[in-house]
Amino acid sequence: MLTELDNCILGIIWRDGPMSAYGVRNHFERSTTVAWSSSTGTVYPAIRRLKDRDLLSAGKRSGPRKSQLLQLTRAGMDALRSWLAAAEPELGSSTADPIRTRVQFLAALDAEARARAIARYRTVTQEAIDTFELKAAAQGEGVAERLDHLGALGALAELRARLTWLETIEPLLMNLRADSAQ
Amino acid sequence: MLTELDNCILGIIWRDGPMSAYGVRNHFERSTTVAWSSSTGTVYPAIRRLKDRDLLSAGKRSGPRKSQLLQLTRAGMDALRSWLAAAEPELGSSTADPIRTRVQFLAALDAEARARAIARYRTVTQEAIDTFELKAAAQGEGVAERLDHLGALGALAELRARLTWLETIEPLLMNLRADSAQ
DNA sequence: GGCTCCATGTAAGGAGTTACATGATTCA
DNA sequence: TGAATCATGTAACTCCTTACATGGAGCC
Repeated sequence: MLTELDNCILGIIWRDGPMSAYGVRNHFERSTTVAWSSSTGTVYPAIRRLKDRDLLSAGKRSGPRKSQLLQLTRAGMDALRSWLAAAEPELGSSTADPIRTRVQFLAALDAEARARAIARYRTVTQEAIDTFELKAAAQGEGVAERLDHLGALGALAELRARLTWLETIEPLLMNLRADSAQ
Repeated sequence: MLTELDNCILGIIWRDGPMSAYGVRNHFERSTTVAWSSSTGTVYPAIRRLKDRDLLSAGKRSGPRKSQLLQLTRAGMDALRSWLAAAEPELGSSTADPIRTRVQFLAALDAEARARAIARYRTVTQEAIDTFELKAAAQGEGVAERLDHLGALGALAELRARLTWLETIEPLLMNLRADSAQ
């Protein structure tokens, strides 16, 4: 079984053309939409695994710095396609939102600290929204750019929903007393 | 540094009262809002770590089956509170949504498979919405129940935003040609 | 007495993170 | 010629997962 990271790497190499392991790493580093770190200890071993499974092939070294350009094999393309097509029910279940997780326990803070925490959650959410609004404003022509744009729109939709939710529940949270807990 | 799981365990034990490791495990198993598996290999070692750090203390065995009831130490309560209060900027960045990840590469599918995939994404999202609507409908009286309810509302908000986004981008996705990629 | 829960773990394996290591190339 | 960047990795560590293991308590 391939991990999400493995499949994501296949997707990036398919979408943005043959690139080196270094290029994939940079892609992760620049990207605001992917969930993984761009650490070499993550990317290089993953690419090694994909090569071992014959999902990626390394062409000749080329470019000014002689990097090894990776591309999908036929099996790699098949793997990418079946990953896209297969959507298990778990895929739909909501993702792990660290703010939502924290909110479940916010009554552990006294009123003052609680208000500060909620304000902080709203601030960091708003900041993320600002970032993605900039990204979403940049429209490109190519397929890769447009797909990227759609992803940014999705991230924005999620973040805005979270902010609205935070604003809605703030008065309810402030009304809670931590009386039933220890 | 405590992981999200560690802190979440502290939160559960604080919120739902002293409970055994088995109780924590069951909580994860029943919960639809937490992101972790309920496997014993996850919960028991985590609790062991928390006990080693003196964030959890195990009282006498009690109850009919003589389970060890865990509760937060003073340091555990402090840890929980500082976790809730400290919200790093990364907290705001959008979470890893597997559907959004896949959408970024959907042009790798031909029109027919792509339409099927999008329909599937919508279906699994809708199913998750149905689940959380049931959960959100159940209103409780205690603090724990109300916090749970707020969490369900947050999950619902996120899922609905995702569904709306999918519906919005569907025509745009279908118009994309996979021409610029290999 | 056997079946089902309750209750608590351990073992093996894989994956991600941080930090470290190394060499080549470009450019000021 | 030295600094920055390109480019590719390895090592140690922690955590999570699946699967396996064990024993007691209640019930029919």
